[in-house]
Amino acid sequence: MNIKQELPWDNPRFRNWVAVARACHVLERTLAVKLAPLDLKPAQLDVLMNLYRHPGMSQHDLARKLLVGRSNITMLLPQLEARGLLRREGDEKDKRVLRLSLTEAGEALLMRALKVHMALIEKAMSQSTPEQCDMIGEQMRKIYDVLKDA
Amino acid sequence: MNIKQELPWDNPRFRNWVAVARACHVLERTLAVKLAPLDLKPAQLDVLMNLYRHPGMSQHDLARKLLVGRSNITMLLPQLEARGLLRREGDEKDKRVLRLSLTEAGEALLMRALKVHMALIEKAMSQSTPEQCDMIGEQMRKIYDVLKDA
DNA sequence: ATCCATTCGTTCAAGCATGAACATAATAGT
DNA sequence: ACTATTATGTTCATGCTTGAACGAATGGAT
Repeated sequence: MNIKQELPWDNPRFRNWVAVARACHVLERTLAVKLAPLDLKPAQLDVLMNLYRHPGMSQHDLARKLLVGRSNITMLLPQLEARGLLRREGDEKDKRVLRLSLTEAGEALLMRALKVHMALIEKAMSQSTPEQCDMIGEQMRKIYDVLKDA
Repeated sequence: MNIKQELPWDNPRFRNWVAVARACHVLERTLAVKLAPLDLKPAQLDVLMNLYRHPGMSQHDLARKLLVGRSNITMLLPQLEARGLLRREGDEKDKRVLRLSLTEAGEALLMRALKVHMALIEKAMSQSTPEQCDMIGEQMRKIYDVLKDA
């Protein structure tokens, strides 16, 4: 009847999730350091990546992709726009939405940043076999699906 | 020789890591929502958990455990101390360090918060078999070890 | 004993992210 | 056509986190 027997640290799921969170945390922080020479934050890199893959998306779409609030996007974009990395153009049909796309400079910087990002992820995941890596991704996508509207 | 063949989204390691980051992000945000009724943030829960497991630890030790700066701890603790959740007592031998420990109220609140945290993790990880779960934890610990001093 | 370097905790300014409140534009119901 | 509802983006106040600079305490070297 000891309460300690039910404490989380004895639960494999808990301990293993803590490991996931710590790995995420340290990789995010390392990425921030490695990205500093490009004067780019991880959140800004996420923006560039999404605009590259989905040109013409709206700020609302971008916010949902990044799992952040719309106001966050509003605060984030002007810096990148002022640096000439992206364009914001009003939609003709729906005058509320702004269509986002990368400039040449934006794509160029993205490619340099992706090299950094890829190298870091390669270093981190090189410990795992391809099968393990795929399994991890698969499980994580399940977790996202379970939680995304909870 | 198409540059796109080297783009990250074609790389399994990259795509799978993105899934990890997204799962982490959404779980962290969900935890914040579920913890709101207890007037507790995820970062504060991390503090209580570590003090429960390592009573008497210093602020510096706590900062390293949580992977945050020392100043963050300084900003975080007074709120919890004012709520009577923890104690800060000066060390006799080394007058620089403050020894941290939970109060009764702190432990009580921690137990309630842990129920919430555990339920969320159970929900998230219930999709995985115990073997998969352990493998994930194992790989994540490797990632942490690789990156922790990089 | 006296420096010198190191460690621990604090303070402060800056940058980010958030959510509520708002303005404008589009849409649906009548 | 008219109103009510919804959607997009912005503004603003708040809180969190960080890093640099600081003061106090410790330990080591000479």
